[in-house]
Amino acid sequence: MTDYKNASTTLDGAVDSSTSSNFIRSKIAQDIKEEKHGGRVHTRFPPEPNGYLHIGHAKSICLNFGVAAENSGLCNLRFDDTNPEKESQEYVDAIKDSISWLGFQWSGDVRYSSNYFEQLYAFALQLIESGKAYVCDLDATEMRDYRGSLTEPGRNSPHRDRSIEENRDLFERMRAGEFADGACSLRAKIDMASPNINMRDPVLYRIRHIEHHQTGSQWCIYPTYDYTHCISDAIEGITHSLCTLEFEGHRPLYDWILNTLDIASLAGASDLAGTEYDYVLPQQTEFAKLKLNYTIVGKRTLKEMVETNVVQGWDDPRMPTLAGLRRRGFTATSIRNFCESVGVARSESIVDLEMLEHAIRDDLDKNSPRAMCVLNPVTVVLMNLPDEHLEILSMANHPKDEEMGCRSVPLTKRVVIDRSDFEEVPPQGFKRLIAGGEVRLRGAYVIKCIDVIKDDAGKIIELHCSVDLDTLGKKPEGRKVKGVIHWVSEDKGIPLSVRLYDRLFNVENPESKDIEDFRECLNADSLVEMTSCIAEPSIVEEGASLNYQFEREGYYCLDEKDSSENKLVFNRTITLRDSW
RNA sequence: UGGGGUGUCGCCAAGUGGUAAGGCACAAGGUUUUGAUCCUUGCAUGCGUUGGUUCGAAUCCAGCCACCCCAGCCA
Repeated sequence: MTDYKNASTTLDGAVDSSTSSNFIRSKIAQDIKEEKHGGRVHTRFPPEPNGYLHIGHAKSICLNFGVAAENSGLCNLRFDDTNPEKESQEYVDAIKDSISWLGFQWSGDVRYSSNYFEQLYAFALQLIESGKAYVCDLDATEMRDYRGSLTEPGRNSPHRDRSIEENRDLFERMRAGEFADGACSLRAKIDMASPNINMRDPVLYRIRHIEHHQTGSQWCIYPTYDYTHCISDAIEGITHSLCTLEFEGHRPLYDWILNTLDIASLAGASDLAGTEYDYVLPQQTEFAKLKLNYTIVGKRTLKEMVETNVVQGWDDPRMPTLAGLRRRGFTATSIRNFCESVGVARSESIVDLEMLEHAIRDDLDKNSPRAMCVLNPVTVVLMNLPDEHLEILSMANHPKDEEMGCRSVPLTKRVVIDRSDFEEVPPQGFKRLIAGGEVRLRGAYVIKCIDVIKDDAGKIIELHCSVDLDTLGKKPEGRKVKGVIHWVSEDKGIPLSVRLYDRLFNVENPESKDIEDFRECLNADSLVEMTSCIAEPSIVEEGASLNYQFEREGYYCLDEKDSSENKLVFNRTITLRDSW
């Protein structure tokens, strides 16, 4: 039961609260004003546990939980588990985990449509008793044939006019397990000539002799989505049933079922029974799904990518799943901000991935401590320093946020810099190290390259540099040194591996109809592993963070799954913006 | 083709009869010991299209065009 007195949906964490208007917020505001549901707002997020949640679900989650929180309302989590064939407990657990991670708390206990199987059955009997449902023996093929087409009306099933007694008897025997899968079904008696195909006597119950992850072998008949969803909403006292556009044509059926049932019995079965509230039927409102360019959010395909090892699991950091984004280093805040920024509307659109990238950079820039990590090292020998030189430099963890404190960074005679920060033949505008040129080691001294040491194959193995010891914390005299590069002490540095991720697909719309197989457009370089990286020691010292901005490189986070004590693995969440 | 939807800047998106918000992207400057961040500026005489109503239309009306959804005992 719902505690209407003491609970309302709340949100922890800082979310951009500059909410803009959208048609759902407007509608809810209007309904509250008119006291349509006694001023209540009660939504629900109703996933089927047949896969992991992805970024598209995040939009729905943020909408449902968000709109409830904004209006001191409630939001339920309900697993729409009416098709046990595709569902599993693993998905139930993963979904709960992702929602909590995103920062939302559902009202009361987790609900399952299967909680209502007994009530759903009783309501089906009610429909039969009022002559509004019948048991049909047509098989799937015949039913399709009788349904007609987009332009032709359907024909009545030969079983449409069975007596109420016969229907009741047959339906009870369906439940008792007397019939094989598919032998018959319970159908609503509506209108086989309706221009809306969803209204041509839709199936309400089908026979499936199969174990259910929640109800075990208790049932062998399972209610369909259309029949279940509206009644579940009604039972839970949902006021606003928000779903995506493809269910638009189902709304007349949603309404038909609830209006055909006896409202008093619906009210009596609902969470509102015994409360001060008048019973008002829930209302379905549809909005456009979230699509992102360069990514696939179709569950079927995501599942196939996992099963065929295109990726390494549902939480592969390249996946658009919440588990994947999380492992990649996306924060819950960034995803919520992103969802707010894309808005909610009824026009179908494909959001630019850069919107998501902006959201994560924005959050991480503010909240990630800085550190230096050299991905592709080349040795720099600081010639005028003694062999045993060890200097501990103090550097700010964040350039703007003093409260983030400082860290110690050791400087030794031998350091490493990234190979790409030295060029023998620099391109126009190159601001890094060149032979005979100067550059600043970030947070340390200005150095000058005096010698380039190569092996027999011509590969650079060392750069010999001199240090201007008068440049710590101040500008060199009489000249400008524009470049600043990051570096790490060669012997004090921590070795680690880094995984550079890029988009999984190399076309804007991998879900487009003219792409037969997603494998055609996979980006071969979506994962590049760098195994010889060296980072400053602060990343493993006490108080170390799980995520950093590796300066001049990007935002990275520890991969807790693949890291061990003697092997550190970091995932690149996102690069820094690069206008060079 | 029957029914149901949607069309506002490169991408999202506000706007509901009073003369086109905002974000992303992009461009140009400035600051900077991260080619980051930050700051400033620019970026739709135009709202799918053609007509109509009106002093006035993205908003109202009519026609046309384009795209999306529906013919599972999936959700």
